[in-house]
Amino acid sequence: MKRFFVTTPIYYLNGAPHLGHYYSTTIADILARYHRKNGAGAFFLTGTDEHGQKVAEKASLVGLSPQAFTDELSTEWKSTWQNLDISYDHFIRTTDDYHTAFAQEVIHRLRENGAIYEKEYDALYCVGSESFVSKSELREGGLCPDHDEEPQIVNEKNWFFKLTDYKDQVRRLIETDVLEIKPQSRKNEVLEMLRSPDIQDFSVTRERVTWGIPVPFDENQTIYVWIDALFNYMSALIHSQGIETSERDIQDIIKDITDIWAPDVQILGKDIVKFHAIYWPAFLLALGLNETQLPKKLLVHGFFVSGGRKMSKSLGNIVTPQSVSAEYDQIIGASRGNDVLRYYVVIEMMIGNDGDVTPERIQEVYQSDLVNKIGNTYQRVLGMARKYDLLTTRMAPEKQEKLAQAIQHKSQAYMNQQDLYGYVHYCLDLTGEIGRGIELVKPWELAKNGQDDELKYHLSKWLTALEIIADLWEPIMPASAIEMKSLLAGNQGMLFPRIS
RNA sequence: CGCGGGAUGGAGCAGUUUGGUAGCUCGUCGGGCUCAUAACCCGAAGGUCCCAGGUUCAAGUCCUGGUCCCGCAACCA
Repeated sequence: MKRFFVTTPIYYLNGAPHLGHYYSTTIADILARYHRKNGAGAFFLTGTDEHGQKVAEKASLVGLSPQAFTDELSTEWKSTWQNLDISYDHFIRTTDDYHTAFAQEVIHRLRENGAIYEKEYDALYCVGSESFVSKSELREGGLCPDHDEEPQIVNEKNWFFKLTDYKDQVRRLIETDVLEIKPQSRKNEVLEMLRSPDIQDFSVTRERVTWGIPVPFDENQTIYVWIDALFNYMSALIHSQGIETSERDIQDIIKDITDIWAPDVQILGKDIVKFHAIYWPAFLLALGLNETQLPKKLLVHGFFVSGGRKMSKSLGNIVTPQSVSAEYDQIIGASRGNDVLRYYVVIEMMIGNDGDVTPERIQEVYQSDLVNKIGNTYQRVLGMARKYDLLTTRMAPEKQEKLAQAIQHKSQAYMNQQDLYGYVHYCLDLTGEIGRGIELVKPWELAKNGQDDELKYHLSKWLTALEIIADLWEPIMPASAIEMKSLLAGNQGMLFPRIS
């Protein structure tokens, strides 16, 4: 059976992780955890994108070599994810030796397959920003949008990728959902792009970018960062599985990784749709993969704003995952604060739309959902179980099994669509059903009237249900799911304490 | 006509792909309960689904035109 392969973008190393990165990574983490528990296993890949002129500039600003700079930052990223209990299976750095070697092999093979060609062209180059600008970006008077100076025309010879040879095929794959793009609006957007004349052959090597992977057959050039970046999804997998690639046909290599390749779901933000939906499949086809070996689904999400405004340092409305997590660690009194944020981002942001995040909203959701609904329901049932000495009672195994299957069947339908919002609401509904059941049954009256058998019957049902629900919560709130089970096993404690 | 996102009861949001009684959370009001974290349950009020046309037996949902907000300036997913 093939393992579920989920990826996040690799994050560009020009700063510390923020909420947006956290969101992508957490969605991937939830999917991975779910499939490890309920499916044929998972392979969860994340990492850092370390090449490019911007990184080199930033490094020199702080007086470090690019390598030393990225060593430091990528370590920080890695430890951030580890502290937030992100269960990645592999963390790739694009400066890793195996990756640079693979990227070189990729461009070499693209050349052998006739997918790239040399071309001389005139480009506009702004000295002030040390970057190329396109004509459409120019301000009135032909000035660089950032520097108010006139860009110079430079002549460069680069290697160009024959995107025009593949765009029709890619469009058909997207139209027929062989390559699925979610949500629908993003799919439409990509199809629109593919019809536009702007989608042309483009340069995949650079002369002026020195902090990059050298083109093996052209010593003046480095590989365009997007070839470098996108192929992380493949190089990381190949490396992690210990597969040898040199002197081997691409189909032959694929054979060795079919238990994981191709990606089932690739998480990405709306700003990098074009690269993942158009360039990436085109590159893979050019490399010699067939249509069934392409990524299955791109899940495109929106951005977070805070209080309706874009988060910015000057507005002082930045919400960082580390601070929220630490704040709720204090409140809960265990290292489960991160679960609160995990829950929040899932419930707040429909995948695809922008989401709003403020400390007030997080607190509101914590109080109403986690404290009043979930925490309180566990407390109610456990309180009665203790009082009536029925803590260890459960439904008969075969009945338990039946109930679990019915619940898993429904929850699975949501998860297979990556509908985390629907999944969480289903979990909440189940919890609410128990609450309403208690009102209906009135166990306290049963106890008063000495109807012990009936009391035991209902409590066994609720306790069993809570155990099954704890399993459902595990991908969303891993640490809290463990606490739920510990409480059900008879340990004392409070799941989600109220904020006083 | 640069590109994209949005407009649904007081607030925040689902629902629009595949048209068919307008739904959720919070808030408000009334009632109930006591197993529980002043939690929980029941009920009620509150909506021209931005506007104007159109298609249809039927439109929040499809079509046409318009209005108003918000991103595209790197702390960018």
